[in-house]
Amino acid sequence: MSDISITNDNDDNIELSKQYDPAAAQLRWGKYWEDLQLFQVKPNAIHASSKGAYCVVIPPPNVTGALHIGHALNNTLQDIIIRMKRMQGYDALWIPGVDHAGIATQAVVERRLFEDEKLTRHDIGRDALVARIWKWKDKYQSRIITQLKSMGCSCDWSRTRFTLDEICAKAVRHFFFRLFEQKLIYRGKRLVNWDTYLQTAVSDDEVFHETVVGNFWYIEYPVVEPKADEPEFVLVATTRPETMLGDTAVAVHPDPEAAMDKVIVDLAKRIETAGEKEKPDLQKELDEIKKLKSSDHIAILKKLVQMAKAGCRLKLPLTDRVIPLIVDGWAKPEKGTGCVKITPAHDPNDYEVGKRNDLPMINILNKDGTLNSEAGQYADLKIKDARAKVVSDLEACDLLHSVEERVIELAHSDRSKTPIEPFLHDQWFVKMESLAQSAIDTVQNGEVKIFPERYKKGYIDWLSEKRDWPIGRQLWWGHRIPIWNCKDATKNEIETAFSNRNDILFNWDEENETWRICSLEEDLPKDAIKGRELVQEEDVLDTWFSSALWTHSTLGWPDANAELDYYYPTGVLITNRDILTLWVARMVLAGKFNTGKKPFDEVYIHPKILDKYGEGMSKSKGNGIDPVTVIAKYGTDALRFGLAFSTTENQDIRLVLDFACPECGATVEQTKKNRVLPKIQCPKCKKDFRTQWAENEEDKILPESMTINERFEVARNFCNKLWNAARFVLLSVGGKKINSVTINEKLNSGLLEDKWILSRLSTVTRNVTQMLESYKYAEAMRLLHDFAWDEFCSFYVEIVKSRLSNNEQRPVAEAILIYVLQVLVKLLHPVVPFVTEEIWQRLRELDSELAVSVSIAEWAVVDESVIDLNIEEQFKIFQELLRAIRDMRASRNIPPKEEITFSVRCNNSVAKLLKPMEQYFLSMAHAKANGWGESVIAPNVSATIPLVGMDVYVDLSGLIDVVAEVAKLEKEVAKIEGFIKSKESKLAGDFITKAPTHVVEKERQSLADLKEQLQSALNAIKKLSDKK
RNA sequence: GGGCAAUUAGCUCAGUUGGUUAGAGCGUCUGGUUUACACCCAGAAGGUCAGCGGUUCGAGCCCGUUAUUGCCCACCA
Repeated sequence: MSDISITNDNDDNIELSKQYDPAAAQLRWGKYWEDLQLFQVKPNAIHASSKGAYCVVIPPPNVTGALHIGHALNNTLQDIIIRMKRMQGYDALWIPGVDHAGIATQAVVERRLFEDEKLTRHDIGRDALVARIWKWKDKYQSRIITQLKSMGCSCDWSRTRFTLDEICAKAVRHFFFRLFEQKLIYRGKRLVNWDTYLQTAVSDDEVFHETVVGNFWYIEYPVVEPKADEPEFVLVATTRPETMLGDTAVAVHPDPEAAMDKVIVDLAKRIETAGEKEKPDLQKELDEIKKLKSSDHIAILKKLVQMAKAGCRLKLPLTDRVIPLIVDGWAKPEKGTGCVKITPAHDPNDYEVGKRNDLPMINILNKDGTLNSEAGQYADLKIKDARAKVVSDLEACDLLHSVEERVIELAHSDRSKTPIEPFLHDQWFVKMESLAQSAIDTVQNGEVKIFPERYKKGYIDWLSEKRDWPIGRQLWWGHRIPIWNCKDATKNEIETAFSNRNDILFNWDEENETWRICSLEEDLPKDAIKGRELVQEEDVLDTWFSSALWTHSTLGWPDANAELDYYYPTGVLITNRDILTLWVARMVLAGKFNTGKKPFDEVYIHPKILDKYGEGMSKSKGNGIDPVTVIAKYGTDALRFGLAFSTTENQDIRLVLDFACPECGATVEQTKKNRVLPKIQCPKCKKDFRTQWAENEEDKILPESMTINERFEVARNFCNKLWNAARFVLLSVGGKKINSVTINEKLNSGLLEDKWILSRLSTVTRNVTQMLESYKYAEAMRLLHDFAWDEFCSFYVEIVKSRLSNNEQRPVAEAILIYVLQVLVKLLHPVVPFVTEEIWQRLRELDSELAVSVSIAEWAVVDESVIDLNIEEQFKIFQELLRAIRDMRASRNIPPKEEITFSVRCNNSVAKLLKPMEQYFLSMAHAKANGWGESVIAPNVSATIPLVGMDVYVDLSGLIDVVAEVAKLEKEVAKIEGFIKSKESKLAGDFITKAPTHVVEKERQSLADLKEQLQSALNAIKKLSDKK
């Protein structure tokens, strides 16, 4: 603790550096908080005196890598709330943790494995791969926690959770078991994006589309029976001819004419309401369909419908297979040839068609992307080669009708950059009907509130689709599905083994002819059924399946415990908008399902951070940013304040970032080109520096670039301003002991400026609290920034300087300075924790009764009795007057050191108000007052400033340029006359009868004031003109 | 294709329920080392609130429309 005491210089002078040093403060106070365990909630500690519980769970960052600036935003916003709640007296608990992020983490480790050792996961096997991922996880978890600490996050680190740890695993098994028990889990097929290179399924967001020029092949399928006269072929079109090897039918719409008419009507309707821009395209589309309809197209399709109903069968070219022609609504008469080939195993729509029509499903692909034995002579060929061979073979047997060139969007895997192959895979699903409905209701009835409210719609729309949730993933990294299969056991054997156990459920899966056994135990032994073998499911659960439980699994669910009762439901969930559905919605339904209670009271969706071009940040664009580089340049407090200051209701945060050369400090503009480079040469000093992308050793030893950004600079300057205001106060007080009792005694001076600052402080306290409680961060920051800078520093501190030199006035001034500083520091602490703690500890030197840390100090309480809007208005007169005099000095080029004399014509109550403040005009504007009141008249040679309700005369004998002065006044007259004219015309119209009285009154008063000002200006001109 | 936003000073952004003459920071210009702070102080210039139309006594704000930009979701024989 010795390192936190203030070094005493020779006398009373406390040594305080002129610039706030963020690095030192971060180190010192981060450790101090941790040593005192200020953010650690003791097990089962429920304070009788507290306001109750307030809990926040962190959106667990993925262990794929280090945190980026988006995390900095997300966590700053959470920390602000939790720190405020803690100070307000809640038992505030912020639970940290990380997410195992199934596919992303496995992919990153697999890629590293291949790059470093040229090994694939199949070379090392499941256990070895999982062991490696755990190592990776350990490394990044500790890195992430370190980063969170460096951002000042006040989490209870002793409760750090991981979505794959034993506590979460238990919750996952219980959730699954309960779903299984209620028959909400079933098995179905789902199309997966198969990466044939990495041999894994990838999620939709890991797929990118690339426009490539492909072909549209028209293929003839010969009719084999019944042998009708015509037609001899059914024509189908496809961009993927090789998939025909998996075809099990060709479909035609049951009523092509009606279907087409409907398309035409719909399209015509849309053209009516469409914007001018899209009309031509739609019209073109409509014309083409009409043209098609007027051809013999419909007649052919109708004929095919008849044939299909008559049991028509087709020969699948290049194979021995004979497939049916069927009728199904999926076939769209207006598309392609009007007939569609059905490949149930490789297309989700075709899969549905296949199920409806009881078609076989033939998978023609191996996992490595080659064709399997179902493809007959094409087996073992790669897709690309198979396609070429299929096309040429079709050509050879004269079944290729024609080929068109066509631009297609081809899906590629983001991981391997190879084309994605869609194929159907058996999958476990959760039935969403009732679960989704409960989550809809919870938000619909206001039980859970979403901020900003507009996101409610997206949430409800997504859930309303009630699409079943595919929960299996063909991965090794994750919670393994707690299902064991046994094909050969008899019902009797199963019952003997399990019917007396309430932690085991089982049922017979008719379709797959196997027993499905679900266990709450972590593992069922292979021989749990005597003489039979149990085989566990290979797949793991979707990552969201475990993150959906995060709010209650982290609190120990399913075990009943006091902490779960106390802290659940949690307070607010703060996250970004792209996981509102995937994560937030699922948390609501899982929370409701598991606990019967909502998981949180409120959801706050924060803005997205964009780059200088207004585009989202991503690894592939290279426009991401490591918060460490911001902290290095500006400090943590500036990072946090800058982010919070930018967090508005409906605007994303654009960060205009540039590099700062670490060698010479020059600004290097960040461009789309240079931001992806590992190193950059400074154009000024010609030395190289590294960026965050440096990978090889040679680059890594270069000095690292820093990040330049205006917002963070503004924030850093503000922290420094606060620091210096504190420095001024502390230096002024000079180590005298001042405790809260003496402060309270002195808060009743009766002076305008004292009443003003205390009134403003209370107003700001109230408003900031309200704003933060409704997640209006930018507004709260603006209030604090403006109060601290423009009111406390620019006015109160400046005013009080002259009082400090007077021994009689000094004690009250000091007491108020200390008091305002204390409150300001408390209000700012949630946002800028380090600088405020640094100041707080020095305030504690003066008052030992203060809390050991500002982070547990009592939140400022609004004292309504000192809020006096009248006082605030009166002080504005002082401010306006001071500004007018300063402006006058500047515009007349009066040297700063030259004292001027002024007098003010105003009503006597204003005079009474301002007279005691004469000394401040002297100290703040070097202007000496020489008379106040109604009887004041202008000196002979003076500049006049006509203000509302008063005139300021500045005696300028010897200084004034009469001609220029008259010109200035004439300009002023013209301006005032302009306003008068517009107001007079306003008051002459319907305005006076239709606008509310108080608005009209206000306008009338304003007009009267303007007329008075005009008269003053005219008088002044006259007086000066007489002097000429 | 569906939905949600945004467009305000050279730049980055505020702007509450429609109500005097639309605000701030940065940058620019003028002046300044004063009992904290040059990461500072005092002051100034700078705007057809994207375009068009409407409602209203009154529109940056409400309605319609066009343009541009971004984000989310869905789909593509």
